[in-house]
Amino acid sequence: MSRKGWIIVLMAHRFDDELPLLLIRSFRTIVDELHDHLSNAGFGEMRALHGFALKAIDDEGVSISELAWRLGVTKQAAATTASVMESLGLAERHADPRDLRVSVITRTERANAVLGESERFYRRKEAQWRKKLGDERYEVLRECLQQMAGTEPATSIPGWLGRSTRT
Amino acid sequence: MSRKGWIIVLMAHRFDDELPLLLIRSFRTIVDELHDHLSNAGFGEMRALHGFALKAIDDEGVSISELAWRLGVTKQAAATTASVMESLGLAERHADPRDLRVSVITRTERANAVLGESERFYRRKEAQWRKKLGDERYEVLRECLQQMAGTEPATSIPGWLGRSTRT
DNA sequence: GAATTTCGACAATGTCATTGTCTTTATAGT
DNA sequence: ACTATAAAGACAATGACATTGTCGAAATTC
Repeated sequence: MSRKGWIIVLMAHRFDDELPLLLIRSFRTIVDELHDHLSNAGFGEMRALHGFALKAIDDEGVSISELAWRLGVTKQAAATTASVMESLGLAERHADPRDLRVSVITRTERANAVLGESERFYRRKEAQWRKKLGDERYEVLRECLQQMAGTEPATSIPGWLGRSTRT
Repeated sequence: MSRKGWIIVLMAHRFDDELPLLLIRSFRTIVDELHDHLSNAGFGEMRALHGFALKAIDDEGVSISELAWRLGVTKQAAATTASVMESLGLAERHADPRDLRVSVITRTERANAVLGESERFYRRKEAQWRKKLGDERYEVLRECLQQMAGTEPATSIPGWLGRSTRT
């Protein structure tokens, strides 16, 4: 327990009630729950980053450059992520006969299993929210978020927070 | 431009429309705007991390341990953050006469200026949202987020995403 | 066919976190 | 009071994820 636990209470509305904080804490809560779920389903080694990346790889596969573009990171970062996912058995690298420079990244069966498990989790979660918040309010939530979300890609966050130069 | 730009469009609803993505993208959009604003106001060296930390330092100052607890990170991480903020002229370290082990971290005038600028920005931003979304819908948004946010502290995100062991 | 662009790789670096170990100081139990 | 325990914070090593710069090979453009 905190040496001055009461301070938390006193400053709660200042510190914890601002919209950005609510957004990031909601995000974190959801993703934590998802990863607990995945862990129980036998995918304990999944990282949040891999989830982002997995969804950026479509059925026909993507090039490293395309992956980088979708994730909003550099090609080098995307290549590293692809390698890690490859070593985790989540992605595979193939040559592209039509362009010898590109290596096409595809999902493995295991990756599809992770995505399926995630989708199941989200469907169940959405049902819970609808029940808890009410259908109408849930729709309002989604619509408001869509308006606030802007057009930025779903950039991987660590590097964004850590980045020293802003664009 | 992307080699296969159309794929983005095709998968847009799959990839960009899930609630977690909406949350993180909204968060990112807001924080980006804030930092643009701070940059124009002469605080270009501010990092998102420092914003988290600044709000965790109250008027009387906090110890490293308390700071760590509030941010949801290790004491070592909090100490490093405090040092960085000290070198940026945002925080100061004082001895605590009542306990020689603790060093009390306080905000500087510069830090207060940053917080003031942030608050001005958020107030203006909130007014924009209320106007754009409607007062009632905005309130629904806040209430829903508060219910989804859970009780986790406002953990700094890079380490959370990068963490290999889940608790 | 030559100039340019694109793809992906390598190397070096930066930011933010973790764990483990250690010293110093404070507190609790007998 | 005296010992045992715990808490505060520092140091060192490591890990995850990103960046920039450079470079060679393959494709495209003129």
